[in-house]
Amino acid sequence: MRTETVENYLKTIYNLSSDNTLVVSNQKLADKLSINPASVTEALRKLHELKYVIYEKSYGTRLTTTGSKLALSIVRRHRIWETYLVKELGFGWDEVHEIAEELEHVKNDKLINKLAEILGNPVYDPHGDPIPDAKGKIQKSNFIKLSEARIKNNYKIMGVTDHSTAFLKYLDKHHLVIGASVNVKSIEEFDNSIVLVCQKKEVNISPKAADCIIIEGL
Amino acid sequence: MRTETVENYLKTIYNLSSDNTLVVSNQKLADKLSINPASVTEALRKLHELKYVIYEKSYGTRLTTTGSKLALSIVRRHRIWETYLVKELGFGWDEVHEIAEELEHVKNDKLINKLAEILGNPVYDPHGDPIPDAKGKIQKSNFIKLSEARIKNNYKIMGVTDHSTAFLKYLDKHHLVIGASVNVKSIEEFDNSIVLVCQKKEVNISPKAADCIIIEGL
DNA sequence: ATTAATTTTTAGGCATACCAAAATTAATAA
DNA sequence: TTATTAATTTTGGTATGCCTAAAAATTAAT
Ligand SMILES: [Mn+2]
Ligand SMILES: [Mn+2]
Ligand SMILES: [Mn+2]
Ligand SMILES: [Mn+2]
Repeated sequence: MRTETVENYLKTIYNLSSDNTLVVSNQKLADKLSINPASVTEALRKLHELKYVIYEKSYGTRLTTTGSKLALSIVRRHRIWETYLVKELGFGWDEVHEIAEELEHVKNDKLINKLAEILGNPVYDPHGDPIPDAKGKIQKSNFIKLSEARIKNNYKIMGVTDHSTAFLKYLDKHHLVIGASVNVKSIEEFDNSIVLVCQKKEVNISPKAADCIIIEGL
Repeated sequence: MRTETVENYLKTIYNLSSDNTLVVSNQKLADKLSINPASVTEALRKLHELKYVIYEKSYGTRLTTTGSKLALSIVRRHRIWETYLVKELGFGWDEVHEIAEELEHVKNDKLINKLAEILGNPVYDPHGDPIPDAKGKIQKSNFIKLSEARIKNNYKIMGVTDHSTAFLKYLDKHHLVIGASVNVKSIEEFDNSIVLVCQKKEVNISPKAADCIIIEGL
């Protein structure tokens, strides 16, 4: 089985299992990888044989220790590259995900560790996602989603869970960048949209968008 | 047909045709790509259909204008990455070829042009090979091989045609790096090996090695 | 001009990675 | 509990990209 394909499956299983706590369904994998469910079934059987995952028919899939290590190393490569592209090469946080999807498959530890070193071994990537260290150790945090925020409270934006250019450009427009301080002014009764105050301006955030913004209480 | 495969064929055809002047044989392609000649025949038929090459059965292959442009852009990516790895990331000239073989397939013009800009739009890579500019224009030069050098003359090392770690480390050991000045002290009658003087030390160069060193008269 | 060696092509196969349609299994609602 | 819906798996196919062995064509040597 081709390495790049294996890598994409393992990385996606890792991302969908939120830190290996959940079992991943074929459906979600198929959606995320834009692949037919039938193909996912086949692939999982192979990954099971290769001992990268434990795939229980009609139930779900989780990573083995080996698979988890591999997944973490791909996630590390992806996030280090994203950080390098933003910090050293001047790309916007909305441009780097697609490029990193390709760069993450370049297999050379010395290269990634060199980039990490230049960046000062960063712990978070441009979207606020934690970067595993060379051993696969990952920063734990207890951030919440903006959709779970409470009225009148102050928060700091810590990350996003959607990496699409459209969404990130929208955030840029309203200065909702990582590190920004925001206050939850009100929450609309009828549609749960959130009125935020950021840099003295009011912004209305849809529930869908609020679900993709990660914050920390101040 | 998968892009990475197409890219590797086109790049290799370009390299073997020395600037599109020669027709390339299946044999040489098979050798260079470490692929069975039968597979090369098939691939060339496809590349011909795709109008990337003109493949004349049992005679040879050359690039079309389209194929040539594509090949040049891959060569550019390869050589820019090699230069970046050496100049900005501290890799040795003997370590970068393999990594660039992977990086050259990352398709993002902005990225390559950004790297080129940081490097000051270099015209030669760490092995002395010319780097095509963004439009595919390439520096012409009339360097010769060390194996063609004449006795008593002074030369400057301008490049190498073998990128293997073993060969480059051997050159490093004798200070035969790009830019070094050398004098041809003598040429052995019986085996054509060359006695060079470099940094006041004598080095004996085999004909095979001399064929891989590119020089310019001083 | 033959023969011999080399190169190229053909033929028949194989593994990977995908898909669509049908059949099965599991989950949900009535 | 049964019917309906949704998710999963099976089945049968396709395209890519590679291989070996054998045949054919080309090139080199006698
Ligand atoms: Mn990303
Ligand atoms: Mn990211
Ligand atoms: Mn190279
Ligand atoms: Mn080079």
